[in-house]
Amino acid sequence: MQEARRPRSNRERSESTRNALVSAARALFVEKGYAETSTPEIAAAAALTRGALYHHFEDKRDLFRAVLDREARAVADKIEAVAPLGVSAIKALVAGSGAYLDAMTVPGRTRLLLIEGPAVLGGTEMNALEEANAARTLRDGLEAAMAESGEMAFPASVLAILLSAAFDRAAIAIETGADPMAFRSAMVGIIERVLKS
Amino acid sequence: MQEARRPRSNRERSESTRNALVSAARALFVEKGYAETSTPEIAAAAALTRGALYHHFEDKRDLFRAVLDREARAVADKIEAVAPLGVSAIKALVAGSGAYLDAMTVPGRTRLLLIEGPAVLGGTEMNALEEANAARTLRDGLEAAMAESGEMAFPASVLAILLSAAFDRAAIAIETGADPMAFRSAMVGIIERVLKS
DNA sequence: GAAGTAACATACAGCATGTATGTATTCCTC
DNA sequence: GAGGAATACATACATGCTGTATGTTACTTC
Repeated sequence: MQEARRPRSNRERSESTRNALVSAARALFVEKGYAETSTPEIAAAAALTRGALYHHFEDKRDLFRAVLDREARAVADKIEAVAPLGVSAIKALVAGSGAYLDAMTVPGRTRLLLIEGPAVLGGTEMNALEEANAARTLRDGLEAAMAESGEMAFPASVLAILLSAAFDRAAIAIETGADPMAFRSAMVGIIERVLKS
Repeated sequence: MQEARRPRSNRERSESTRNALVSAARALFVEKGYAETSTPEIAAAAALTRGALYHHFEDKRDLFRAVLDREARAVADKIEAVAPLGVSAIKALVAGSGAYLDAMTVPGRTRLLLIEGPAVLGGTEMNALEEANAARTLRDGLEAAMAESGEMAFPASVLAILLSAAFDRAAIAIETGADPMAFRSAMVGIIERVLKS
């Protein structure tokens, strides 16, 4: 029996090994946390060597960032996918909120994005990640809803930051085993009460 | 010139070096983060050796926990100090909220308690820390305020978790340079709107 | 004041990170 | 399509950190 070794383009090879590394890293980061996961472990889990890892990523932190990028993009996609057309701004906001909490139920996601991320990458880089994704969506939604209801009790930017924190904590609570409906309806209730005078 | 070497009791010695280690560690953890701070660095900053560190603490993580313990206790003390007597529950809640945000302006405190803490110690241990301190106070305050106003739109335990997250994020924003008053009044506004039907 | 214990300091083993170097494919160019 | 450049990896190495084991000095207790 002969080894079939069809040649693969460099691009294919790179993409494939990058994916293998990011996937293996994600699993280990979720299971043991960033600090307790070693690069030999990641390479072994991906059936590669550390050489490949350090060829494709600057360092361990850079690999972690790649994991988070993928994760944040997945969340943003889910939210955009439910963006309803032609309904009231508040309804759109509520729909988006549900989509966010749904997206965050993917196992490990809260740990990666909400716990390890801020500690490993720092606030600046994490803000950049969120700004490009969920944070901006939320702020825009709030601005629209506030304009619609005429009420502008607080600056939308401040409210977006505070509500986003509550969403994050709700996602953590839900993944930790709390009753999802309790937190979902509480978030909706808070938004309604804050927006309507 | 002769070295004055009055003998110190073992208890004095221990307390003194423990304090020196915790203080040195706090400064370095705040400046560079937990992972980037080495135990040789900490020992040197405290004018001691790693031997002393590992004599008084099980490991680096244990030392970090000691730092957080001190920090959380300081916050809890500040909050209890302003607990007003004989005013409405909502007013007490607002006073406590202000005290919390005040307490969190001590440099480095948000990083230690809100960023590094959850990542290093994990949710379980951090919950234990908070439960003994700010979290319980907030939940009790909410329960009292809800009972007072007759309105029980949400379970107090859920609301406490979500509001606490908003407070934390407000503290982070303020330390990062955001306008303190904007966040303080937003938090008060949210609480009022959520509690009053 | 002598034995015992606590408070450190020093020395060591193991492991992880990042880099430097080596090798095998793929790509590009003439 | 051949030879060189560049890319994709693997291997080897230097450095530094963590935790432990062992040694020494200061206090405590009887």
